[in-house]
Amino acid sequence: MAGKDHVGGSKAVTLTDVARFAGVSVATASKALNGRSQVAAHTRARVLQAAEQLSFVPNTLAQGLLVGRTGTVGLLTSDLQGRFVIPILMGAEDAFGAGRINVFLCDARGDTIREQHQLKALLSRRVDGLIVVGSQTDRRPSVGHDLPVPVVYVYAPSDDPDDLSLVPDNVAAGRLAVEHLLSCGRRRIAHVTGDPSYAAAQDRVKGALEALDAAGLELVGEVMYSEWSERWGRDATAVLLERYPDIDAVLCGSDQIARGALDTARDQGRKVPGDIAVIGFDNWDEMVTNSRPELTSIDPNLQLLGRSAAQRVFAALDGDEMGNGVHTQAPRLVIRGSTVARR
Amino acid sequence: MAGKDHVGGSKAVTLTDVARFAGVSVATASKALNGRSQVAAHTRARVLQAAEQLSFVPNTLAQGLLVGRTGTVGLLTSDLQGRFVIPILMGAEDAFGAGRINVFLCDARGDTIREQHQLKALLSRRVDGLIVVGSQTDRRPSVGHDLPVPVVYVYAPSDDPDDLSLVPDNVAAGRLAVEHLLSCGRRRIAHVTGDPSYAAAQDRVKGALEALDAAGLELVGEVMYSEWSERWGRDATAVLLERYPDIDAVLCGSDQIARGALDTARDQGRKVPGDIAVIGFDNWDEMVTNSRPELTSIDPNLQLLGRSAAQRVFAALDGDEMGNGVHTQAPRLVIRGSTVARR
DNA sequence: GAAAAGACCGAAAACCTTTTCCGTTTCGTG
DNA sequence: CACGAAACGGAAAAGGTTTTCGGTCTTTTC
Repeated sequence: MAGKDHVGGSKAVTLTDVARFAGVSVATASKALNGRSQVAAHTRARVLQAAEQLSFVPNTLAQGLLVGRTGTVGLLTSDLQGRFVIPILMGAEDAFGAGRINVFLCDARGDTIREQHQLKALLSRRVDGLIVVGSQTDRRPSVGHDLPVPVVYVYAPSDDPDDLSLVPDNVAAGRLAVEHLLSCGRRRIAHVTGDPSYAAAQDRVKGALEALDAAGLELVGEVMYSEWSERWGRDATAVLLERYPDIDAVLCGSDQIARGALDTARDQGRKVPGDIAVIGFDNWDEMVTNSRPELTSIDPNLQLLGRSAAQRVFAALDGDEMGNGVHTQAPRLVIRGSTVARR
Repeated sequence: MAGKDHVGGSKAVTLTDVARFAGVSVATASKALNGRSQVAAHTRARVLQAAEQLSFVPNTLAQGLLVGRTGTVGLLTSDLQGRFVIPILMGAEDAFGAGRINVFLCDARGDTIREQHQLKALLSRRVDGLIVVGSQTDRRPSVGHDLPVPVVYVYAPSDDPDDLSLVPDNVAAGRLAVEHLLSCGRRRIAHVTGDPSYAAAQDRVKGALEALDAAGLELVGEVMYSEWSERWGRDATAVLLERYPDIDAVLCGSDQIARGALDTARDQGRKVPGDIAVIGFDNWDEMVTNSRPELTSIDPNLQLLGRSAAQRVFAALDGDEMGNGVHTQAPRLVIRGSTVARR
């Protein structure tokens, strides 16, 4: 009753079928469909109509085999939750207009052997390039140079300076955050952040200190390092408010930490943004829009990162020099209620 | 200096190269590498070594062209944040062991024309099957029956009963949640949930009422519908606590709503789980582990869903009847501190 | 020692598309 | 009317792999 077309027979329709149906050779059919010039207008029309009628879809495999380009890239990730990788993927998809390239998404689950497997599988599928996405902004081992396709590292840079890496500019992000706080009139700013072994933490601190320095100010107290959790955000803010009751802003190393800070401020009856401003990093949608008040944050522009990664890959295929080193992507400030009172 | 291999020359090594290197024909080389029986042991060894030495990677495109199977599936989604699609993708990847199949992830951004484009692109790449992932559990328009490959709908069922859909069993989830609350000794349970137009909301209500009924109990007050946000969770719980101060559990329609409930309980000095138990749905990692206390939740087992989707696709290719209708996946209870005091 | 059987290897077709090159037709021009 | 050119359509090769079938060589059996 519910017999499907793909079972038993009804093979996919090929160019030969179209050609026969239109009464021309496959060569002509191909030329007509690809807009080559050596075919008369009425012949082209006939072929197009035949293709339409048979709902012909060209076999990209055969094309790729012949042309040596598949129009695919492999996205190799270890970002288990997909928080970073999804915007990067969307950016890559969009790099050349909708549907022009397709992306194989592979999750290595942080396992090196698994990563090797996936890598091999992607190469056997003749992807045109590789985008490697790490889950932290720390350097990660290179997947190797002797690969037959261009490789771009995104979010987490490669540990090999000969590789090309595109990462968010966390120093600029730190600077941008502090400049915003200053422009809101804040002067007594403390900084709570995550794991000090993360490059992201250090870079943001660096940028923040630069901006403070430029304004002739200093951070209130020491930078408070620990882990990237709301719990730490809560605990650290509690300590902070006790030790320095007069602070007027908390710069938080992530949106999660910022949410914790908001919770503690609320628990202790401090008004946000009236008494204290709070700002986070990542602009992670679920975090920033669900807090009380909504959270001002620094967006790392991941989608742009994905887009330029894909563009670099195909530029390299077209003969451009791949380039190397670590390139940074400027961040973007998104202002919400945690730093500026709602209109 | 940093010249890359993929620029200029050094073509990918082919089976012909391996064969020549090993001093055999391509036919023999192919048989040797694929473990066919018609080749002598020492010949096979020689071929294998040659392949190793030249670091030969078979061209899957050529294989697919010939065999008519590519070992790829297309994952067509509109889940912008990737919250559901990532576990489903991981399940699909794992369905046949690591690296056996690869997944094209396509984000249609909720745009129908874009979806059509992506669909066509995937078909032209000769994917072996299609997995369509919706962002809500409501029925979604079918992508059509006249496709040359099997299609499975996951998370959001197709609106066409002839299609096969795999979805989380939200009725069972509702039941499971209430049964857990009852087993914790709760008797006065209220229910705050999201948008009433969502099937997920209705199904969970249904299951919850069934379980209460079986225990001879009733819900405290009416089901409170509105939106899937923390804000609503907070507001609704405030109303609830004022109107029915004696409730001992809040069943929340999502983890986000549950977080809101926890916040309000805390604001009003109610102890969780001492005075009030709170339970959510989805088992969304960031939500459940960052709340105070950590949140008990119902996990929809999305990874299993993705796995069986992929298995169904390939079973259909092997001639099995595809089946149709909506099949459900049993949920799993994950107990945390919001219903049971920490040991 | 010869014939039959078995083990092993290789040539070639097939998959589907693109592109080059060549043959044919048509048209314009002298 | 004839010639050259331009326009158009088709045959064939190429891309890398798998599989079938036939051929060669070794082994076994009487």
